[in-house]
Amino acid sequence: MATIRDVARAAGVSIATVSRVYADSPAVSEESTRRVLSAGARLDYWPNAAARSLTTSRTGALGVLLPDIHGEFFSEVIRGIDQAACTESFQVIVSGSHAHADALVSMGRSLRGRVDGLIVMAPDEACTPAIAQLARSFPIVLLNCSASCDSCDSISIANFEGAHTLVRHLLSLGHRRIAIILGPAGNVDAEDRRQGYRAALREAGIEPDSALEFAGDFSESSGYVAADALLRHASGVDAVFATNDCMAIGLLSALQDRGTHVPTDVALAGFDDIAVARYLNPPLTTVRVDAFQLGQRAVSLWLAHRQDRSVERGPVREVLPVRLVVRGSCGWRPSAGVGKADSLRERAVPARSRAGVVPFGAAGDQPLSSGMPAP
Amino acid sequence: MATIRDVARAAGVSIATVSRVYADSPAVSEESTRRVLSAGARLDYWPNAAARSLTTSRTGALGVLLPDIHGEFFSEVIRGIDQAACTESFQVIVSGSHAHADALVSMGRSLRGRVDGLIVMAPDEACTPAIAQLARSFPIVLLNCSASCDSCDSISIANFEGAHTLVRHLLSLGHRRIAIILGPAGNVDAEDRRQGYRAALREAGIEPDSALEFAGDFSESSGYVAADALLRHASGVDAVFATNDCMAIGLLSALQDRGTHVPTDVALAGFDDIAVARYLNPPLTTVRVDAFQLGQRAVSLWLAHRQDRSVERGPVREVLPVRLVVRGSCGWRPSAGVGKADSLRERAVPARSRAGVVPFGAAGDQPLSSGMPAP
DNA sequence: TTGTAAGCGTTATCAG
DNA sequence: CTGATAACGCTTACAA
Repeated sequence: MATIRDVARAAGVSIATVSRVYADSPAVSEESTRRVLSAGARLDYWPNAAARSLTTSRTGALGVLLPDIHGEFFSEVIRGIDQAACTESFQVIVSGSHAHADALVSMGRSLRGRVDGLIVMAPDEACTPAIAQLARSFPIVLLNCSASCDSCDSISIANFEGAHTLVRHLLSLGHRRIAIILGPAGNVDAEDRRQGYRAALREAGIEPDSALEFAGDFSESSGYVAADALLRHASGVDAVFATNDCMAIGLLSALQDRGTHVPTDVALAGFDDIAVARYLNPPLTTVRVDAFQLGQRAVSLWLAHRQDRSVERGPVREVLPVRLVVRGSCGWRPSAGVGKADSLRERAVPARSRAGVVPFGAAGDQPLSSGMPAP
Repeated sequence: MATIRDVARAAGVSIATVSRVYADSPAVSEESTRRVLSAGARLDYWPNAAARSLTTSRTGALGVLLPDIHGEFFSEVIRGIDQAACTESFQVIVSGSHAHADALVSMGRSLRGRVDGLIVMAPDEACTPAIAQLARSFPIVLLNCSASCDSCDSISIANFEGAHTLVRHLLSLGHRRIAIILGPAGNVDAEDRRQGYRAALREAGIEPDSALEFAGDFSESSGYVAADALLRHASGVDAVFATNDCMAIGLLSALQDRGTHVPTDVALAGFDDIAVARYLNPPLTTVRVDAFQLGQRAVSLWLAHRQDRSVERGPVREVLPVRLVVRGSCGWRPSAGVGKADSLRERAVPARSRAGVVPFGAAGDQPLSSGMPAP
């Protein structure tokens, strides 16, 4: 592999000049530039990133630490990060499977000298000290983390508001006994959604009944399992709020297996609006989280942070808004609806059947995949 | 940030000793090791990756170039890559959006000194020269690429076999006039699927009719649009093979909007078995591609390649097998089935309703998300 | 077992 | 505008 010296020799200039040319430094004569570029192209030369970052102490890369890169949600987050990083000419180094605090720290270590900063997602509260440790070595943006570290910017989802809005919607449809399937213990998203649920009930004059709060862990199977407990307890439950869509899907399967009809016998709602949600039968009413944007914003936050690193300022905490998506699983029908600013209703007859071309005319719906999809 | 010199000073040893300790070099006394480690921990030291890779000319990182990281398929590929790389202590640098040959080359350039090799996915034939160029700088594994470069190992999907098996299945159900929705022009996956389709027809004594081959580009909307052409041409089409699931979904929507019932009026099948497929109504018969494993195998191939770099050998070409997944969209019913070794049938009454706990007892079905799913 | 010193491929400083 | 040359932080012969 050709080095800067080879090019310098071939072009008949010094290595400094070659360096200047490849750094777009202004003070190089046209003649030199031409000769360097020509020699560089001939030798297939390009500056070595490691050497460059050793002297500049900038890497042009951004590390991303995730607990697990399973499922659509994470894939969208990564896509958002990559897209935003790419437009700023940053490379992205991803790493999944960092549920443990130890893994988090050792991963961060091995990234030293390799990235200019980190975007960390660690929904488990146990990771807080690990993150604090990492924050001493890198500028960090926390993505939807329970850990709130003093020096870190963070971005999170409007979990409370989303759950609150969703439950109010259920109430507006006349549901009274509303159960909830909880997320994993210690998960801050899950907890915030629970709080939103409780708050909405209280505002409606209903005291939250802990007997209506069922265990879950965000997995599809936990939703399936919850059905038994739910039906055992069935004394008049008229709606269920599963704190994420995966559990809603599991629950839906279980209910159908047991001959319980949704939404006639019981209404069902989820959270996240993953791609499958609108294909379920009935289509799932849920809360849309724009995971792509979440990733994008995390990068923006990080870039902003490093811009005014000098300026002394408190940590920025951004909250990504969410949106209620009303579909059929809660019994809502066009004629029966109650006006609601922040809700998005998909028409019973989707716009596509009229437009004839646009498959996802129903406002807010996105195709499963755009651009070049899976082969 | 502490350097090796700081640690050496604090531990009262030379930098060489510190280096040896952090490289797990054997010839260091216990006493020195202890002091170095203690000083290192106190100073929060860890070797700088850039400096290290500059001297060793190894980076411990693997670059991944994808055309677009949209959709479940790619997310699973990345997950497979990350998982496999992680167990071998390799970092993964991903980069999406490289449809153009130019972007591919410039991306590869900027990765120089940053990665030890590349996994490249570029389904467009126009990228072949760009890949050849990259291959001069890096050991490369081609992922499902049209470009077959002499010096590159590659892994791809059994597109031909999958399509062939699927169409045979359709034939076995009595379908005769079988249409196909094609993928993007120049996409090798799409083309291979078409060939598999044609071959199966010919073997059944049916001459492929190009009037039954409809344009598409793997996007959901192209599937939707194809419905019109299809119905216009409807002279007895009894089955449609959409060359990927996204198009099948679009097509299904369109057919339902037009009052055409699947599978009664027309059978429908897809390719990929993305997560949504089994939630459609009717559940989609399709061909399962294990994207996770595809990613894993790509890494294995790459690791093997770099192991015996010295050994002279031709390029390894691996093909990932696929599997027919029979659901309801083609009119198959348990009683009517014809025995078939490589087909996987999901029971009309899923196993879960019997097991009572396992949500996806139906063999081969996977949950949407395991582990820690989307919040 | 340990230390010294020569790189690794760049960039940055400072004269010319 | 250009060219020496000293870092950057680490590994690795080679010596001791």
